[in-house]
Amino acid sequence: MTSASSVLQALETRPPNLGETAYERIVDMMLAGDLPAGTVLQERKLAEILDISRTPVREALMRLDAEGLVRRDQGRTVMVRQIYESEMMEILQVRSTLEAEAVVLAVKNISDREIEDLEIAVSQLAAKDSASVEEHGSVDDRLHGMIAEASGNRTLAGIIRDLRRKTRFFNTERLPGRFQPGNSEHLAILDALRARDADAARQAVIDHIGNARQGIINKLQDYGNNS
Amino acid sequence: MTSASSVLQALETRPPNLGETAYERIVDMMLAGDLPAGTVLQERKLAEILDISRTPVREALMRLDAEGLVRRDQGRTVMVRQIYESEMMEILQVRSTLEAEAVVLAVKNISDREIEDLEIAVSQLAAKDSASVEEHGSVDDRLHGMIAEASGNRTLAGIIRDLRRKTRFFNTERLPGRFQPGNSEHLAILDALRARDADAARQAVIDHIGNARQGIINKLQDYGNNS
DNA sequence: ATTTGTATTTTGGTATACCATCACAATACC
DNA sequence: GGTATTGTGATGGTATACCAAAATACAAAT
Repeated sequence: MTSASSVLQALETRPPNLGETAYERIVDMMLAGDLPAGTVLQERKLAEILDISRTPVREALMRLDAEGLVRRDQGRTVMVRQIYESEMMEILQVRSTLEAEAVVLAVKNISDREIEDLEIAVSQLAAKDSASVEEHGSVDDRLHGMIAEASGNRTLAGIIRDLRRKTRFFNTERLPGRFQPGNSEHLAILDALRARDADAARQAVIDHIGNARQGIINKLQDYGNNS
Repeated sequence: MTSASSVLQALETRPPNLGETAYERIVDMMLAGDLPAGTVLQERKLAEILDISRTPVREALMRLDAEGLVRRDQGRTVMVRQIYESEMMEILQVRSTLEAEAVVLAVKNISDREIEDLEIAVSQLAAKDSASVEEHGSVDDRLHGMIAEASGNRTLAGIIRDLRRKTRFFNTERLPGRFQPGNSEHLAILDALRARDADAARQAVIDHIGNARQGIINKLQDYGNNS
């Protein structure tokens, strides 16, 4: 309950400092497709672009480095990392393990109210003809985040959150044809939670992430085909 | 193979900078028992103690914060975190899940040579009447680290490494009576690996971590008893 | 004696100056 | 013409100066 809100509150009520905002702006630029993988990030240039001094820029770059979104080459130059599909597969494998564990724990903790809210959100999304990437991502975030937190294990929830964040950088160009199946898979997870069926919930999560994994493999195979 | 050495090499060949050394020295102070939980870490004072400027100290504190070893209170003061036993239980739960996964993968990858080396190290340790905390910790590190890396999943290995690091801060005062059982549990894991028996290896890891967990619970119950 | 208002100190956040190192280019030498 | 060498500019690492907010101390007033 308070575990989730307290973390968010702490981040939001804290007066925003330039290091934090610099970090967010750089992440936004990465997600927007500016700063493609391989781009060298120079402290002075970034500072000028963001119209701040080097100090908070350095802070942001160190955070990005710690999170693995950026890489220090030869100890000096910082460049935007390529998230290879092999790493994506690694992450999904770990996520599958951890989120399966989380949902089993969540079965005992999550409230009917939370399940209901999520079902409404997913259904509304599914009813739409076309869902924007943001809408879909937002619902996806809520569902996976809620389950992770409902596990009651903050450490677990934190790791899952970090991994999901990293995942997002790979999905800039979204996977075609994954919207509707994604929705039905989400509903399957929610159904299992509502029924308080731990085994079914675990399997639904594993299937869901496995399908996402397969979607990526398919996309990569179709590379030279269309588009 | 190279996955482990390359990471270490990158860290070691890189000319050491003050931020890195400051971080290490602060960690050492925490492990040594100076800087007990609750200690407020002030940038200027730490800078004076370490005889460097505030800049690298800030860098170190930010890293410690990101790793959860230190906590920013009210957004300003930084203090050494208390690792509560509840958090320790959380970490062990996640470690059990992840290391079980890792060892199953390791069964297919780890070399006989690696298994043999570890068995020798564990046996030598077991043969000693009294093993120092450092010796035991070193062998423990090697075993768990080797298995994590032999999983072939770097992301997985990295998360396990971070969690184990965090664990260490709780163990400053070691658990009595956990040395010999720890050794035999280690040998059980190695036996299963040698036999390439994934199920047995998984169970041995789960038992091992479960026993560590039980050891902590026992220790906490015995609190007012002896000592 | 308690409260309240103000001055002073302390602290983290930010900007900037300085330095050693490195990449690269211009130049000198063979 | 090609290679070695030296010079120059750019970059990250570090130190430090400065500021605003917060804490603390202190004094005056009730």
